[in-house]
Amino acid sequence: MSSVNIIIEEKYYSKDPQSSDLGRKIISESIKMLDQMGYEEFTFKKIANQISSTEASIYRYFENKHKLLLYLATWYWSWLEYMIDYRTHFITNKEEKLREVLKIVCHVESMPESVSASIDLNALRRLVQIESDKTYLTKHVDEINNQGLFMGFKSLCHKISEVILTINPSYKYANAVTSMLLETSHQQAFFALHLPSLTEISKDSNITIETQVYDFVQDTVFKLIENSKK
Amino acid sequence: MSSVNIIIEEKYYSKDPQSSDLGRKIISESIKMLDQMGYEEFTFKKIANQISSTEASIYRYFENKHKLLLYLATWYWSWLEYMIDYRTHFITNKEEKLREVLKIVCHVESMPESVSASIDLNALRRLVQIESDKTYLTKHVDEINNQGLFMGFKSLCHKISEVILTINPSYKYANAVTSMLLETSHQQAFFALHLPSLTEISKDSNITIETQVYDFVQDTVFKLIENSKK
DNA sequence: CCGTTATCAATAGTATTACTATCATTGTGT
DNA sequence: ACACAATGATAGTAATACTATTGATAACGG
Repeated sequence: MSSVNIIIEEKYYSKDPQSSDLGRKIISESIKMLDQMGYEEFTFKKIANQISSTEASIYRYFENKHKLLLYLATWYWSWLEYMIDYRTHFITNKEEKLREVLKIVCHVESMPESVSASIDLNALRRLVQIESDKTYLTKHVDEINNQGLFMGFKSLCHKISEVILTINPSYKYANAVTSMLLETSHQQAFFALHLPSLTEISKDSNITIETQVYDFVQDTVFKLIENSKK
Repeated sequence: MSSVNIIIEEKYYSKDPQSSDLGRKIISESIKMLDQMGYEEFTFKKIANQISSTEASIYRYFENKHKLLLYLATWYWSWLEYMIDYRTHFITNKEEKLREVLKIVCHVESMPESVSASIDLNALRRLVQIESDKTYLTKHVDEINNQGLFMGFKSLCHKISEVILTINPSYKYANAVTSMLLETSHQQAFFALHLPSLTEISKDSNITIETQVYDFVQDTVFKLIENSKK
C-alpha cells in the first residue's frame, strides 16, 4: 500500500508531471495551494513563485489551470476506484460490498498518510469536495468530454452502478442515483461546514461529518433500491 | 400573473436595478449573456458594450459579477417560492402538494413567457442550472453567508422541507434530502444533455428531460419518506 | 571526451480582466 | 431656470492568462 501508482493518461497533460522532480513538485504544491486558497485565487504565477520556478515552466506541464484541476480530480477518482477494488474484491455479500463502497466514497475510514509522496490525500479530498464540480460546470463541457477527460468520474460512477444492479437488477436509476450520491456526499459535507441550515448533518455532533454523510447516503441508497423490488 | 413583483433585498446590489431603465437593461442583458456564454466568459465590459453603456455604470449597480450572479440566483429562488405558494396553498392533500412542489422545482410545466419584462425566465433557469453552484463554491462562502446572501436558497429549502415533514414528521433528513434534490434536479438535467452516461435520463426520449427528472425526483422522495414510517 | 538533446530558468511582451477615480453632460422635478 | 441625481466618457492600475525566445546546464550515447 505504501506506494500505489495511479496512472493518468497523456491527454490530461502536456508533459507527465510524474516524470520529473519539477513535475512532482507542481502536483504536490498545487494540491496545497488549491486547498488553501481555492481555484479562483490560484494562479500558475503563484505556484511558480512558491516552488522557485517560473510560470513558463508550469505551462510546459499543463495547458492551463483547468486541465490541472481535471488532472487532480481524475487522480482522485482513480484512487477511489482503486480503493474500491482493493477493499471489496473479496466481499461476496452484495449489500456488504455496497456498504464498503459507500464508506470509501464518504471517507469514513481515514486515509493512508501518503500514497505517492507528492500527493497529500487529505488536502486533495478537501479540494475535490469544493472544486471538482468546476471541471464540468463550464461552457466547454462538451469539448472536454469529447477529449475523453471525464472518463475517471464516469468509470467510478459505472463501477458503483454495477454493484447497485447486482443487488436489484430492475432498479431503473442506477446511474442517476450513483451520480446523485457522489455529488451529494461532497455537498452535504460542505453544507454541514458552511451552510448548516441546509442539512441535518452537523459539525457539532460527536459523530464525524464523514460518518454522518455515510449514514445518510447509505440510508438513502438502500431505501431506494430495496423498496423498488416490490 | 402578468406582473408579479419579486423583491430583492438591498444587500444584493449597490443600486436597485429595478429602479431604472439602465438597471432593468442590465438584468435582462446579463441573463441573456450569462446564458449564452457562461459565467467565466461574461464580463461587465461586454455587457456594457452590448447595452451601449459603460463598465463604470454597471459597477454602480453591482459590486462585481459574483454579486450579480447571486442577485439573479436569488431572484430565481424567490420566484420558485412564489410559484409554490401561488400554486399549492389551496391543496390540502399533503402528497399531492409535495408532488406539485416538485413539479414546479423541476419545471414540468412551461413557464409564463414573462413575469417582469426584463426577465427571460427560460434563459434564467438555464443559467441557474449551470452557474448557481458557483455562488457558494468559493472560499468566500462564509463571508457571503454572514451577509445573509444565501437566504433565498435556504428559504426555499426550508419551505419544501416543511411539506416533507407534514407527510412524515419523523423523517430525519428533511433538509438534507431537499437540498440534495434541488441540486440533483439541475445536475441530472445537465448530465442528460452533456454527460449522458451518468444518468438514465435521456434527451432522446419522447418524454421531456424535465418530466423525466421529475419522475426520478418524485420516485426518490416518496421512497425515502414513506418507507421510513415503519 | 565531445556533441546532441532535453530540461528548465529568465526575460519579455500582449490582450484582457476587474476594478477605481474623476469630470462632463443630460434630463427631471420644482 | 436651477438643483441635482443619473449616466457617459475617459483614464488609469494591478493582476491574470497566456506565448515566445534565449541561454545555461545536465544527462546520455557513441
